Amino acid sequence: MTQKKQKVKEQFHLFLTKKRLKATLQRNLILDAFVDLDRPTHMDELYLILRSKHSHIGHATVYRALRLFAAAGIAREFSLGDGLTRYELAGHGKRHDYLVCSDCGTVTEFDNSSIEERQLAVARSMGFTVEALKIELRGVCSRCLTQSG
Amino acid sequence: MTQKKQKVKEQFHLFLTKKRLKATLQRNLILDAFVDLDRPTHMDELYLILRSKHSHIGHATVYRALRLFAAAGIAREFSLGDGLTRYELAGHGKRHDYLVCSDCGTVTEFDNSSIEERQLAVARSMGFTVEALKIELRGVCSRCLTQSG
DNA sequence: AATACAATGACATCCACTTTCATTGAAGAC
DNA sequence: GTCTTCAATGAAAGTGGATGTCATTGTATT
Ligand SMILES: [Mn+2]
Ligand SMILES: [Mn+2]
Ligand SMILES: [Zn+2]
Ligand SMILES: [Zn+2]
Repeated sequence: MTQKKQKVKEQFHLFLTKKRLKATLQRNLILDAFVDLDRPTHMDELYLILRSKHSHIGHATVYRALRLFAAAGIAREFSLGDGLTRYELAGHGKRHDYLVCSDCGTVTEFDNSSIEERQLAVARSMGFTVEALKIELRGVCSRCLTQSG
Repeated sequence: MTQKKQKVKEQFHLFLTKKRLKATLQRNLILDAFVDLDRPTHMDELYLILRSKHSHIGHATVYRALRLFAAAGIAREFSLGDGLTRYELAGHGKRHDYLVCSDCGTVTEFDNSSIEERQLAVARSMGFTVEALKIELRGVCSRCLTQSG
């Protein structure tokens, strides 16, 4: 277990204790999956990961857990153009830039406090083909670019 | 009728003719309301405006009309954090910055091709209290700021 | 006019998400 | 360890924005 994971789990249990909420098996499993994935995600992705190992977990429980993580300050809730509610590990400031692959849909974080031109340069250096300038930078990620040609 | 409105209506009718689609009373009413409002909006807002004058319009028709405007290149579809699909008049480039008032929900356009610091300065000069830096700048608009204190 | 077929609108359905509620189970009291 | 309490779970129902269905209406062409 990484240092970061340990810290997050401690923070969560402190929150639960303070609020007189309960540390259930499901909440621990969901938090583990969320921290282990280590990139912005959403309910359905986590649900599939969890179901593959623990087939008894309900989808409502995953939704509720993610909201709880946000309430605990462990996760940050955000949203892109699609209908999905997304979550990422919290605690990295006010800037939230995402590279959204229009091919595979993968969301990559891209925090950079310098100016626009610099943001574009970094995006390109990550193999991202920028199509439009928005908080969500949409394009094709390096993996998809390699696979298709 | 403004120059801009005239042009938009011509563009729409050209599109309809090309595609062998029909210029209906409803489509004209919806386009008028959309252009007259002159700021980013969504189906429900337009529906209320339209129903107040023309009580026989169906909500599905408004949804379909807005999608059609986007297909015609007249409108641009986008989305903010809430569940609503928004539309704005198209034709002002790739940059799309919005000031979203966290109090009244009004969306204001804020297109600026210079760097971040400059964006923040412009936002402030418009009376907007910036809370976080994202494509959607959330804060309080000048109107709400005046009303509350 | 008459015809062809796109558009409308009431209604049903979809999908992400939330709520409900009977049952389960975590944690403090003893 | 057992008891007691009440939060948590999960299956199922509900919600809300958006879209599909289809009988009827309306537009544009002949
Ligand atoms: Mn972020
Ligand atoms: Mn714009
Ligand atoms: Zn990709
Ligand atoms: Zn406001």
